[in-house]
Amino acid sequence: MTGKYDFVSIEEKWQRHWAESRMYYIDEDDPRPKFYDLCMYPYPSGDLHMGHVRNYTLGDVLCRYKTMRGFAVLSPMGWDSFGLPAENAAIKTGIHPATYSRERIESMKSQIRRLGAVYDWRREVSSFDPAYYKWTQWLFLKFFESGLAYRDTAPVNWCPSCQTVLANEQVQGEDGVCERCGTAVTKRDLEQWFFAITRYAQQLIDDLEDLQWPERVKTMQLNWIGRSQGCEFDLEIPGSSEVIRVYTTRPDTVFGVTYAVLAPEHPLVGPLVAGTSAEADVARFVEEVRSATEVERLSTQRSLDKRGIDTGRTVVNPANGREIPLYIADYVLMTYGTGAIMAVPAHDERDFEFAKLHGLPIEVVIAAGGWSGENLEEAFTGPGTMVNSGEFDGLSSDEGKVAVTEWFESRGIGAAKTNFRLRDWLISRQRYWGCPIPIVYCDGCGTVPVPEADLPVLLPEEGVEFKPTGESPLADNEGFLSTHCPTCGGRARRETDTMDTFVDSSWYFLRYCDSQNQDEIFERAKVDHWMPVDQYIGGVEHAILHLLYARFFTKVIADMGLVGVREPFSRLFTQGMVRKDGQKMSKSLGNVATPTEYFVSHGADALRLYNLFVGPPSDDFDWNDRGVEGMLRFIQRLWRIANGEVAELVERDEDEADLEILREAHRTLEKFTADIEGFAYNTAAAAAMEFLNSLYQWAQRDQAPPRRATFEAIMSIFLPMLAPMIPHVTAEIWERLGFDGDVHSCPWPSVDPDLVRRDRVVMVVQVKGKVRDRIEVDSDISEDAMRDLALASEKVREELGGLEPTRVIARPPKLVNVVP
RNA sequence: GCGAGAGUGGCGGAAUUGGCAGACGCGCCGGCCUUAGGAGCCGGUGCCUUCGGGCGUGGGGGUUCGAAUCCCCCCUCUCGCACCA
Repeated sequence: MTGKYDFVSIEEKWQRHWAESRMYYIDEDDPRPKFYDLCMYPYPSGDLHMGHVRNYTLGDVLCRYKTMRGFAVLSPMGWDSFGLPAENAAIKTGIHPATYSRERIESMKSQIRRLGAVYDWRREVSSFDPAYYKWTQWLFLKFFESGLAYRDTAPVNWCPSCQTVLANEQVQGEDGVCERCGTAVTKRDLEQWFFAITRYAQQLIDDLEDLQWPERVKTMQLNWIGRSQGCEFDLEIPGSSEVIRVYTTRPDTVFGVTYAVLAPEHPLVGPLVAGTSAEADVARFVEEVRSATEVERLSTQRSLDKRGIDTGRTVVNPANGREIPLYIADYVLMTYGTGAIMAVPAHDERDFEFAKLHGLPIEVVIAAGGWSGENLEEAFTGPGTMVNSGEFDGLSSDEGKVAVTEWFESRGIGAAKTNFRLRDWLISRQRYWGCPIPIVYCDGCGTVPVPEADLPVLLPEEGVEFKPTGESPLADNEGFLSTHCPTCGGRARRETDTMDTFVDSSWYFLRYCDSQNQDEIFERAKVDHWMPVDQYIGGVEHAILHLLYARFFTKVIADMGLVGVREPFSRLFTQGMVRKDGQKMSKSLGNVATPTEYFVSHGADALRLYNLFVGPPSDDFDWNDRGVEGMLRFIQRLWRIANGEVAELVERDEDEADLEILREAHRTLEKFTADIEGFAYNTAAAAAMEFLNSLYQWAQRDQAPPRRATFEAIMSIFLPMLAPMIPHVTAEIWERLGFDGDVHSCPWPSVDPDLVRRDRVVMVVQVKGKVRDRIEVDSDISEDAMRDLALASEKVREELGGLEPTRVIARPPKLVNVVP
């Protein structure tokens, strides 16, 4: 074998081979056990970045490894191709989003190919393709039929820069800013489409348990859904037939309620103050709160300046019958619970703060251990014993919660209640580049779903003004807007909002199973064959957005009887971020390392290996050019020794050194395999490097030139072992050495247990925990023999200075510790 | 504030049923080869040292024959959530 390691042409050659041989195209009738390996499909920005490289390298190593292990691996790829960047580019450059997206998809696809990642490209999906979004719309109709898609007016998050509404999940950070552009989000009352994800809140919690996901992601979802258990009950209003229903998690503190609070948006605010002296002040206060941005409203929380106003009305504490004042305050949210609370200053920090500020009474009803009737310096929020609570005195908080709830139930004024922090998913977007919502509004028939036969509702490609106006650009397109009512045939207009792109990505993994199906969303048998995804790989930034929505969709689709699984992703792996100079890579910081440069300067194999070697895949890492160079060095060392440039191979009998290097090869394989199974690619690669170093020692030793048979035996396991990580160079060497077939078609090499076993090991001799000697011993040495050897050691005798050891601890065969 | 995770050489990182700290790579130092070396090969590289050894895993205590690893207190950093009653 001769020739220079020309990685550019070698990599191109094998990439062509994988494409033409279709060896990673896979079908349901494949007799091998299935493995669904999936990377989160990318937004086609046009340029592959290092985060993609990391993601797809991890996915590709797994695909190739599992294939060698005898699985039929389904590994598809596609495009999350609706969304704002394409539309923003259109606003700037005038290029149509569809044209823009198609170009970028082609560009990214070729870059992914140059990474050496292999996919079943027949299954490619693209969310902006009508053949795909037809079925997104179809799902919307199914949701609508079952009442899971509904329209409602609600105060919603509005991004003034993107000129669209946002889901709660898309409002981030302590200031409440837009996930995309970082602009402070405001509130608006708009009629919008929602998906009723809250109906699945409990299931989304329950089914989390069995998933093999990072604990941290599970915890984030659990916190986001935010289940709490408590009690709802009515407060009577003297002089009114209305009652105010409140929610609390602390019914045990109900005797300490000294006032009640309504959210400013609460529907009873107006009626209760109408015609009273407080009416004008209350109206002014409510207006002030409502016009405030989220930032302003939150900033008042910071200072704990709880803004509120007395309504002049009262309510009755149902526990003790006392009349207490009714306030309106902006620390009570209309969107949680009932939008009204009972306030217990003694046992709630916020109520305590508010009571202090407004001079309201603070009455202790839960006694902490050691409390003897003094006033509180701060709210006591822990559990304790009920006091000043009539017949309930002496009960613990836990007992009290149950007892008070039952008491309210028996009086018909309340009941136990579970609440969730999670709110329904707002999916309307006032933008063009998204999936049209298949709904028609008819003056006579109202809100009418577009019949299935009329799908897809196509996005018009002509005559659209993209400039954001706060209304969907589709509203200006007469050809799109005006239509006929599917029910009565009369004039009607279309819904002009489009769907959140997270809707598109909530089911793409199902479509991959049967992506070319023209007649139905997918064939159930095919989906049931491949699902669930056995390994899902992607960034942790999707921990609550995409991953929660996809779980919700899967459950709904299962309830429709379309699939058998209720959870889409059995195992999840979240990779760390790639940084540079301690910061996030970004164009504005000018610290972007571009993959395409490295395909030319170091090769895809070196780039892949660097990503795998640099640290645990779940950790962030800092990009370092020197590191990639080291990987190229390793690959070139492999190339040279295989190429016969290090030493010439000879035919000769096997000696002890030959046997030893073969043993080491098997030990390396054993460790490498275990590491790869545990996603510990960094230590797997390190073991391979260590072995190559030994191989160089063996090949260059003075005693004898390298033996051909040994070398070939080693390469026949070393090359397949490395094939998933550095697929091009291993394929090329395999071919050049004249081995049979393709290295990627090899079964995973097996470890020879006889070669791995060690007969002799180095025993460490410690005195008082410090290493004093090392002695080579048989690996099946007994404790007694170890003890005798240790005590006979010169070094140990010196250290003991003639004293008898008090204790000798032997841990065969590796360690013995002598205690003087 | 609440929740989760992390702190190991000049750098990235190894080592977890408690058992040789620093594998592997980068960088650095030296040697060989060479007309030359920003190539390659070989060797060295935690700190201190009177060359015997001593000290070392954010800091302080503890358990243990033995602790990077387990327990307690403290410090620092990262991520997520943040009036959810």
